[in-house]
Amino acid sequence: MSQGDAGIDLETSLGYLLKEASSALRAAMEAVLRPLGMTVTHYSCLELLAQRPGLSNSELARGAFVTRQSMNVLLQTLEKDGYVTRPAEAPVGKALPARLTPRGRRSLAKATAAVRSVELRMLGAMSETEQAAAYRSLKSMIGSLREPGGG
Amino acid sequence: MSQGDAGIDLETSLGYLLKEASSALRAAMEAVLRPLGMTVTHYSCLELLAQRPGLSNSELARGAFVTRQSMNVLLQTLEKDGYVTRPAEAPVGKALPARLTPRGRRSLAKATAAVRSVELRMLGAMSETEQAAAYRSLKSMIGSLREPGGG
DNA sequence: TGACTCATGTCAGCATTCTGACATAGCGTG
DNA sequence: CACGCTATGTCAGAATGCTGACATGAGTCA
Repeated sequence: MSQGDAGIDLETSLGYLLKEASSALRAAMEAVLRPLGMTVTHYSCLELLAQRPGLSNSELARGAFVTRQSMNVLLQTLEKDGYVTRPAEAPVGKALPARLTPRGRRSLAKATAAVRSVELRMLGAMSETEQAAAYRSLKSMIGSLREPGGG
Repeated sequence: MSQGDAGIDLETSLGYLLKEASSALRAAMEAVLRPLGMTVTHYSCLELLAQRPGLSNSELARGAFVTRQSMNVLLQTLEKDGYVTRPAEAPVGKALPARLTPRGRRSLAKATAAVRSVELRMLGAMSETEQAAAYRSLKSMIGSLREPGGG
């Protein structure tokens, strides 16, 4: 290519690689979660609640990287199907703390096993040193992108 | 957490970190592309065409991590607005090779500058060694997830 | 107390993407 | 040539997520 610095070389672009990896991860997760009738966002919500019971709709949304509105729709479905519960009244403010039901916990257990296999597949391809480097790299990227600095 | 191995610790999950980084990258790209009236997929398509002129709809879709159908909708818009051109008849098979118009090239130039600032922000937070490690890590993840091995 | 700011839950409409389906073109095999 | 297989472009409907908007509750400050 005689483009030189006229374009961003996708072959060596960190951003492109990041998107490619993320896309592959999502596809792999969808593949193992589909047999369980669960989507990635669905699973993310349950896993978040398992680790931090009482999270509100907005907090879950931030944790799953979707909007409050999208998470609200999901939560209503999960509530209707008996996977999570929310009090009718907010104990403080407007935030409704959500919690997993026993059914939700059982459903999550299967999903976690499936997702863990994907996670292990990723980790298995790297040495301990490489894993540590991967963590550092990703955290560094997240940190640098968090800063406003865009304009 | 007394959960032990009952769940995937999101704080230390490589997959979660990957999703977080990818989400941050997308948000940063959207932020710099919005003033230019361009979406990430929009930009990806143009950048792909700049580096590899003549790519077909399906090839562009794979490169931008969307379906053929979605890319087709985008391409029709880009064609209508004069950013890309496609022959009316396929020179071979059914694949229609797409190419940037001068207008498309001009539009891309601004977008590339904007996206480059994001890329540099990520790279700037890492040493050369860390950058190399990041490339290796991501490529390793992509490779391991590509393998079917899911079930 | 009152005004202001911020975060939250929720409703409605819109945009984007995906899934499903179909016809067509090339390629290999017999 | 006929057949099956794969890849492609395209249309239509459905699912998913997002933006915009509103009312409510808590904290801050005068």
